[in-house]
Amino acid sequence: MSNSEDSQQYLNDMLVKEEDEASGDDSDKQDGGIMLREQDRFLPICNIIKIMKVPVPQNGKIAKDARECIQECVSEFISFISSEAIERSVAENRKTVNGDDLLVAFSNLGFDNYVEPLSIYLQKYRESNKSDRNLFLDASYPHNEDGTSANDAGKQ
Amino acid sequence: PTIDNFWPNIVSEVHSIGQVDAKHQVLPLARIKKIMKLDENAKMIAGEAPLLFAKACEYFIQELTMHAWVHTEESRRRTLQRSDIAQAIANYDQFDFLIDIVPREEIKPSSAQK
Amino acid sequence: SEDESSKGEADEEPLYVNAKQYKRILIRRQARAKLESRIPKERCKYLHESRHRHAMNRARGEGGRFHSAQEKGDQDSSGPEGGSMPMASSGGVTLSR
DNA sequence: TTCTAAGCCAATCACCGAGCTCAAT
DNA sequence: ATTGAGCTCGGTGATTGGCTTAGAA
Repeated sequence: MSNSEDSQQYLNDMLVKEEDEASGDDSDKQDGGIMLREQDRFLPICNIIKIMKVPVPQNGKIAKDARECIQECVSEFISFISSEAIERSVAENRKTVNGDDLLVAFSNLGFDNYVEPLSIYLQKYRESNKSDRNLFLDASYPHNEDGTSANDAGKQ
Repeated sequence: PTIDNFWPNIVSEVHSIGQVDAKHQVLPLARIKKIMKLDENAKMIAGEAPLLFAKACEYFIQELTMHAWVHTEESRRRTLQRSDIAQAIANYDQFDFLIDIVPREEIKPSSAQK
Repeated sequence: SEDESSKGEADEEPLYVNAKQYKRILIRRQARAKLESRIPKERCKYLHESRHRHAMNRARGEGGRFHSAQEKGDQDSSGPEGGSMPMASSGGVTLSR
């Protein structure tokens, strides 16, 4: 539908309107309230390294700069997709961002490759949760609310 | 293990998952949720959202690292460094959203950009 | 074919970006700008003081690696080998690489 | 060639996940 | 009814530096 790869936008001006919070200081400050630590902004570096080593040959090395770079990129990745997904949930008058919002966000932002595997993964997650809950409830309380509703039993 | 086979492998990998093990994830779900909550518009977040991101981040890290390693080999090095990642970002338009995180001038040496 | 403009360097040099991401990139820039004041400009050497001290006090092998089995009190010499440390002697179990 | 910096070990402890209660839908 | 925020709690893997040498320069 419509244009895809050929249509590109110019990214020239970065219009950042500075919305001051009634503070006269713009230098880095450790006071003024909430300072974010690295463990608040990033995923653990050890986990990042483990995943980075997967596509790299066994004898390959990874520089410290590269690890931290990927670490920052991953956080931006999460925030970037989240921002789109959150906006969609707000547009639909929902207060909760769900998995479908994320899938739509991935699609809209051009991460089409992610959509299929993540959809399958999400579906499997929901199935296992529902089958677990249903098995537990059925075993302890085998009363049916209405006999007319067809019940497709879970399967392995 | 090539770039062309990456996503097909991911898809077949995800099919082979029997039951989703929310437990031992490679990436901590609480941390992912914390990062999501840094967005001022974020109100409530469904439990499945950090789980999806955990998987997505694995894919993302692997793909970006894989693209970067190509440039490591191009320069006949054995150590992946930041400039390789900058090159990878510049050469694949899906990574454009990282343009402020790893600016163009980080592509350090005299290697042309396409 | 080079389209390097007259500007020496810039963050805002005319740059094509993925059209699907363009709008979101701008929105994220503003969001990051609001957080900028809360983000330290440089990374610290370590994350936790306690873990830093723990690492400093740990038993280390000859090669600087962490080594297991450190008795808290020293009063024994026939414990986990206190005599010799053959690192690369001929014969024996050295894992080397 | 010179000499920077990445990998290697595993023990503590901050943090993650699994329970709760409470509120919203 | 279900499902998420916000606690608390206890169990556990991410964090961590000195020395060697791979390998960037």
